Formats: sequence, C-alpha cells, structure tokens
Amino acid sequence: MGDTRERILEASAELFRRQGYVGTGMNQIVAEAQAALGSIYHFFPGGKQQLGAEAIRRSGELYDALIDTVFDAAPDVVAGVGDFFRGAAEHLEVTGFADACPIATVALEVASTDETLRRATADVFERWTANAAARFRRAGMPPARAQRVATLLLALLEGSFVLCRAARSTEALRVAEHEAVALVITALRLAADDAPLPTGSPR
Amino acid sequence: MGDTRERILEASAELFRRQGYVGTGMNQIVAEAQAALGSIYHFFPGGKQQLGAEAIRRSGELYDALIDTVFDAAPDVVAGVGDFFRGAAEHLEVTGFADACPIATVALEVASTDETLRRATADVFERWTANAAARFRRAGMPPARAQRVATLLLALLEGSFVLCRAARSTEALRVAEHEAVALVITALRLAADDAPLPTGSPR
DNA sequence: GTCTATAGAAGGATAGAC
DNA sequence: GTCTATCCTTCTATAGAC
Repeated sequence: MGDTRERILEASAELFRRQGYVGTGMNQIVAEAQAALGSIYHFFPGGKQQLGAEAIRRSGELYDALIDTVFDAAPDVVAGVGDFFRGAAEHLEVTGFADACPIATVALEVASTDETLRRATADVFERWTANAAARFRRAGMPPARAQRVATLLLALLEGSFVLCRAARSTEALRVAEHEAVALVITALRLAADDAPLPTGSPR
Repeated sequence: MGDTRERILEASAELFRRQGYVGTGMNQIVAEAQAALGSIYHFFPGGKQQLGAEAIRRSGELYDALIDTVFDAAPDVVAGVGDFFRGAAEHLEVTGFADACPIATVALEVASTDETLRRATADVFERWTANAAARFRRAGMPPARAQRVATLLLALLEGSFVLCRAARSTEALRVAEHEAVALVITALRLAADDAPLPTGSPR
C-alpha cells in the first residue's frame, strides 16, 4: 500500500492547514494518518519541526501544480486569474471554510518563533509568485510589473482567505476576484501601450 | 498603578499578535503582565477562551482608533490610505516583523476550531471595514462601492502582512500601498463621473 | 518498520492560605 | 485580589519489544 511516510506527510499538511502548526499534535497526526507514533520519528528524526518543514514545502509544490493546472486550462492569463479566485471560493465553501491557503496559518504562527519554518513558508510564497510572474511576462508584461502584479494577487488572495474564513462567507473572495481580473487587464493594457506602437497610439 | 486586569489584557493581546492564540501559554501571559496566575482566573473566570475573546475585541478597538487617527490627520482619504499602509510597513520593520495585524494569526488559528473566538475576529474585521467604508462614502463613493473598496483594502493589507512577515521584507506592503491608493483614486473618480455632470462630461 | 509504554516537560485550570 | 502549590491532561519525544 501507499507509503506510510507519504500518509503522514499528507495528514500533517491537511491538519496544519486547518488548525495551524501549534494547534496540531503528533497524536492527532498519527491518528489521521493511521500510523504509529514511532513511525513519525522513524521517518522524521528531526521531530515536529522537520515534519512541519516538509509539510510546508510539499503543500507549496501541490499548490504550485494547481496554479499550473488552472492557468494551463484557461484561454489566457486573465481568465486564469478569474478561475483561480473562483475556484478558491468554491473550495472554501465546499469544505466548510476550512481549506484555504495550506501554509498561511503556519506562516503567521512561526514568523516570529521558528526561523527554520519561517524560511520554508517564505520560499513557498516566493515560488508561487515566481510562477505567476513568469506567466504574466509571457503574456506581455515587463518583468518588474509582472512581479508586482503577482505579489499583489497573492496578497489579495491571502487576505481574502483570512476575511472569508473569519466571516464564514466568500464575499471578500468574490470582490477580490473582480479586482484581480481588472488589475491584470490594466497591467496588460499598459504593456501593450508600452510596445512599439502597433497601428497608432490608442485614443 | 494600572489595573492588573488591564495589564493582563494588554500582555495577552501583544503575545497573541506575535505568536498566536495556541502558541501563547497562560504562564507566559502572567510573566509578561507581571501578575499572578490566579489573577487571570479571577478577572477572566471563563479561562483562556474568555481572555482570548476580550483580547481580540480590545485589539479591534485599538486598531479602529488607529484608523481614525491616521485618516483624521490626513488631508483626504487617498492620502489617508497611503499613510496607513506606509505606517504599517514602518511599524512592521521597527518591530522586527513581529507586529502586523493584531488578530490575523488568531483568526486563522481559530476559524475552524473555536466558534466563539471566530465570531470575535469576524466582528472586528467587520468593524474595521465599516469604519473605512463610512469614510469612503463621505468622500463621495456610493455605499456599495465604498463597502467593496474597504473590503479590498483590508484584504490587501492582511495578505501583505502575511507575505511580509514570512519574507521579513516590507516589499509586498510597498507594492500594496501603491495599488491601494490607485484603487481609491479610481473609485472616487468613478463616483465623480456618476454625479450629475458638474461642467460637462470629462474627456 | 511498526507498535506500545512511558518518560519528562508544559499546558490549562483549581483550591485555599494570606 | 494576590499568590503558591498542585491536579489532571496533553504534548513532544524516546526506548525497546516485536
């Protein structure tokens, strides 16, 4: 059957996302993963911190793959951004407002208390923005602007997750979706204007 | 001297902000507040949960007052928004990336685990947006748009806090500041266009 | 590799002297 | 109101049988 190590990692990531790092105990993890307590320390001799770091990076990769899936399926980046925010809202609602960002809770918890885990979260956020920024560049944005837009969208998404989970409502995400789409459209239009005037300066 | 109850509340709010609710122990609170353990349960018979709820609401009021202070000191709402984001970035940096939103960490921690505390955080977020929305209305935005803009700005701020604390950099907040200002300017300009044409339709 | 028992520390909470 | 001692639970982590 599936690796025990993998089950532990998956259960950890899921619990960390919903309850945070501090609020999740090793006993709860082994219960969820249907594994023995000893197995955790066999596969993760570094204890909870190592497990936390690996769970963060694993969640980061999965979400990065989700970015790929959503954007690759969309006709263009504008539609991709809209789809991503809409999908996030739907998933949040379906899971009873439990599953939002897989690492945000942990990121805030450990930011001032655990440097190793803090770095792990920072790396993941950077990876996500790099992925989005690359797509925006390919769509025609100059590199610096693509990076800024990616950062803005991630901030908007993360902040909306906070408000939505607290309010148990997807309203903030729906508002953010419209703004995110508008933001990307504007940034792309600016990029087109910057380009060596195609037919004549618009308006 | 200052009330013991007040010292406990203040110390709790400060620790919750930096380490979260779960990560802060009662012993740490009394140490920081220079009080006795028994005093906590004397003033907060409901235990940690009651203390958490009161600390959240107290932080909410203080931050609400900060909104008032910053916006009232600014020449207009646009400048106020810029000042607020800039001030947040400066404070974050000065405190070694510890002091961001006083309730965001707790909000994510308890969103799916403690309904009482979840409600407290939701109330606070709503109060903040209501305050900002009222100011945008007074500046000329129609109510629905004022509400949306306030929600967007709070989401942008909260999300930027997450990214900034993780990265130990104020970059996201600086990017967000520009976007927040631009967003308010656009919303106000739309409002002016909606108004019964002052001198002639612009452009 | 898996399981159980358990150590040792820290958590929230209570009781009762002062 | 304050302080300390203490209860009980839970937590992380380890040891050692299998």
